[in-house]
Amino acid sequence: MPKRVDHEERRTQIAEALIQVAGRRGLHAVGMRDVAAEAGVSLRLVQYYFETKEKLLFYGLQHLTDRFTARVGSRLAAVGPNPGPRAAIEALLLASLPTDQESRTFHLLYSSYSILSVTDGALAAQPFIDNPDAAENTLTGLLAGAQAAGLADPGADARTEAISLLAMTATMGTSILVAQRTPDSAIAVLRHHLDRIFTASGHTTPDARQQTDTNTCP
Amino acid sequence: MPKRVDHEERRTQIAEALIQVAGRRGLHAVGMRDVAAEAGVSLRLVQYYFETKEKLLFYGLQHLTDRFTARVGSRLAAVGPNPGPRAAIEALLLASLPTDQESRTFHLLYSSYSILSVTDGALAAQPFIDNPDAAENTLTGLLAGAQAAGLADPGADARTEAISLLAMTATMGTSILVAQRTPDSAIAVLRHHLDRIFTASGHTTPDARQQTDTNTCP
DNA sequence: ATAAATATGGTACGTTCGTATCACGAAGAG
DNA sequence: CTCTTCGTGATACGAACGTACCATATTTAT
Repeated sequence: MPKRVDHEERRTQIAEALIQVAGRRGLHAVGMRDVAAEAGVSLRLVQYYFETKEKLLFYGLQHLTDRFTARVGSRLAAVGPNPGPRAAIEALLLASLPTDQESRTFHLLYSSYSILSVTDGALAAQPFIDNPDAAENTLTGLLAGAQAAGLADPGADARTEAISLLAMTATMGTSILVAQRTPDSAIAVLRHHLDRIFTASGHTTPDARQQTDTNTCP
Repeated sequence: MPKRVDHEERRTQIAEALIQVAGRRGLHAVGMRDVAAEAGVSLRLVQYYFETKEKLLFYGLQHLTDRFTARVGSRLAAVGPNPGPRAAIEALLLASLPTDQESRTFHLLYSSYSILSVTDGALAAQPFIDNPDAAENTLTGLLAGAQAAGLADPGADARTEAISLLAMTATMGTSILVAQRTPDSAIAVLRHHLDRIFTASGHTTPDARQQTDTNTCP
């Protein structure tokens, strides 16, 4: 036989090529020949490692989410060994915004896959459907921890706020993608809500809110 | 000549067929033959009224946004002749959620077009890009009006809250579409934020908040 | 050393798609 | 009453796509 190649490594290489070309021309426009050309291999090779286009697309989705999870993790680690909940949440959310080429590609392709899954049952059964739940749970835990530590408004519902933050981040991401909003304005909106959640109570401002209240106390 | 047909009416009929089949099988999967069959006309007719597929898609997008704008308007009118700002905003947001077949189709296709526009320059230049701005401005005005009337928290930034509400609504819509969230839970989250904005001040509760505050007044 | 298995290239096949072409009936204009 | 123009049908064409098939060099196993 020829030089016993690592199949998983080859598949990764081809999947990366898929992501590149799909990020450039759109997921709908990518063909096996494009992927082969981008990866620098023959069409036959793509067929060899992924028997069908559907399998290639599924593997590409898996690879995409894996890479992005790793990216968010490293961003989170970059804010310090044990950051405050607020810093951690901010890092988490901002890492999801499409601010550079890699995150733009991720956001575009993840959205494309999601939309495709609405009308494609086989894709809907793919693993990427539980990733949002994981993010929601992580964020909820972070918020609840901040509340327990007296850093965040104890009256807020952690899960609802987590859902809200993630939802806003997602739409902001798309808005940035279609050049309808700048990353800065998106970040400003997110920070606004973090301020609301994190300064409404806690050690610094137990009654700072009353400065703007029409206070009826004597 | 034959019986002088109304071109605009025919185009509308065909565009509606496009929307139907695209909503069923996905925008990426729709072909001219599918549209023709759905509309009950020949392939040649689709070519006759829209010379090219690109023009058909553009017209379809226009028709889609028109229909949806009308739908939201009628939903808004259905809440009464002059509703309060809160009821109006709630109607506006809830009308955008994909809760029935028509709004599901709209949400799916609008998202598909948006994603397509990222990698298709001609589509990005299409008119649907300013619709979000219009919604944002409308909502901002509604919120500002509520603030002026003393119904909403005067300390909130109307535009930021408008952006946030629309952003959350958009993502919730997609979540409902992919069956990751139920309409009820999405509505609950939106109502939570409306409560936050609308009960923080106003005629009924100038100091109701202090019931939950750690009030430092004597 | 011979055989079996592996990795890779080249290419052909059938289908589908958007578009173009040919053809023809029906109605208003002169 | 032609004649031109408009609406419609059927069909053909070239390209691109996913997939299948055949060939071949190389390496491991016997």
